[in-house]
Amino acid sequence: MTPAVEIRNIAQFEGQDVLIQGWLYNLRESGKILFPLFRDGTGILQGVVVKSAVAPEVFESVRNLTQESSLRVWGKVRGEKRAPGGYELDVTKVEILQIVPTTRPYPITPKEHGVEFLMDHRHLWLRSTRQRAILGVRHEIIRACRDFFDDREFTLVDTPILTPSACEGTTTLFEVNYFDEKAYLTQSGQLYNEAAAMAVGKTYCFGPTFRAEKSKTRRHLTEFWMVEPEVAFARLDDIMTLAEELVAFVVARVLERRREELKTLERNVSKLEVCVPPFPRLAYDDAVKMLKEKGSEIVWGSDFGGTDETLLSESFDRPVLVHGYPSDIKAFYMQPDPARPEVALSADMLAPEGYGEIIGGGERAADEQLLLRRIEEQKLPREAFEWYLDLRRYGSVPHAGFGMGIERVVAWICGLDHVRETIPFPRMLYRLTP
RNA sequence: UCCUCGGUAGCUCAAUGGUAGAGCAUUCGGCUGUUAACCGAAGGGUUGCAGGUUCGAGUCCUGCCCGAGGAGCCA
Repeated sequence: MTPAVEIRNIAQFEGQDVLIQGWLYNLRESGKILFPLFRDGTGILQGVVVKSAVAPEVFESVRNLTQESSLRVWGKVRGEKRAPGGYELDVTKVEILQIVPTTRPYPITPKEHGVEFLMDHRHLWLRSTRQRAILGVRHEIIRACRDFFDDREFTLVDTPILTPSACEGTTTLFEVNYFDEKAYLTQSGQLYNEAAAMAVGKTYCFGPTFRAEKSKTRRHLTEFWMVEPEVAFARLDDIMTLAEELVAFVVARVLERRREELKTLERNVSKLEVCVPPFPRLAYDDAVKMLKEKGSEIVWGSDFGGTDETLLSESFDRPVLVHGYPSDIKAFYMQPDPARPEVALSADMLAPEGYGEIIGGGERAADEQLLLRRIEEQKLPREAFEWYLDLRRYGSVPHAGFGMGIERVVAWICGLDHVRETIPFPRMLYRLTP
């Protein structure tokens, strides 16, 4: 029985008869010789069919194949310098599973296409070499995050997606009808993470989050994934170090295991190779000074705009940690600096090359009275936070954590100019399908 | 919500207010080493929608719809 093999392992089968199961990627024809390109999800392999060397029906069935028709193909593997990939399949037999009709040919040709067309055909676009490479890197990044926390004895505690209220009242939430009651899709696992940290010490959650903001930029999705660690007894410095080690670990893992994919994406890996700790740390105060020197119109007390983030990150060759943001622009649960209450013990990490904020976090307010005051100031519904306040009533301890946006990390590591390619099926302001 | 740009063949794009075109894709033909193969031929159009100006509108004007980039907001 001929073994079914994956194209990525084809080199191991040189000289042997194998079975490939996949799709037709492309077909070149030159009279009495055919060069079908097969893809199986793991790679692309060129086949050769010479008319005089095979049965007429084999030649005819390959000749009539259309792009993305599904098939099984048998043949002998041969090293061949002229073939892309260095190996070639001398086809002896094909079994067509489904032929794509010429009346409705596969829409995505090996030529260029516009963004809208590709997004409308995202379910098919995923088959392309470039998209497969991105999916591979995304998978590696997610696995690296899990390995990082699992290896450090963090306990994964899943947080709910349906929530009764806002984590931070200010942002727009997607509302859903929950048995005639209002519920919202989560925008962060943060508050529940704090409860989990009090139970297990070190925890993380990893799931989708939703923001109903009408943001329409290359950095925004309405549905995206975050990994969020939370550590009891940790202070701001601890969490900054944790963030730094996480990012360095993830980058190193991708460089180690996904070189091929980065090459496909034409990523300049030298920009990633320098991302080793320590990362520069910059107080918000100094960041504002620096931005003013560079011509920004930022004033102390306001948040960075997209341009400011780019300006800042361009000054460093690796991710930079900005800490000590004004309390007023941070969420109600942020711990104020005891020495300077107008500043919060918060930290964001900005990715290099203008990819913007990839991490946001800090130390959480541990005092019940302080939280109550801030909930009132921000006009949040106190009832919804009673359970959260319980965490300060029953053995409150200092603790800190952060959230890392997976898609922005994928965009940065892959060197993409838009987050829409970092997630299999992006959800954006004007995009809910496919 | 605002600003800018765009919408012409299945796709990517051309077309001074004067006969709607090219490349790719599809079909047919040719080619025994192709590399987004190449060569030849054919089919393929309510120029986003609705009005208006004009002898004549893809082109100018008004409104609307859809999309892209950005701002605001945010991660």
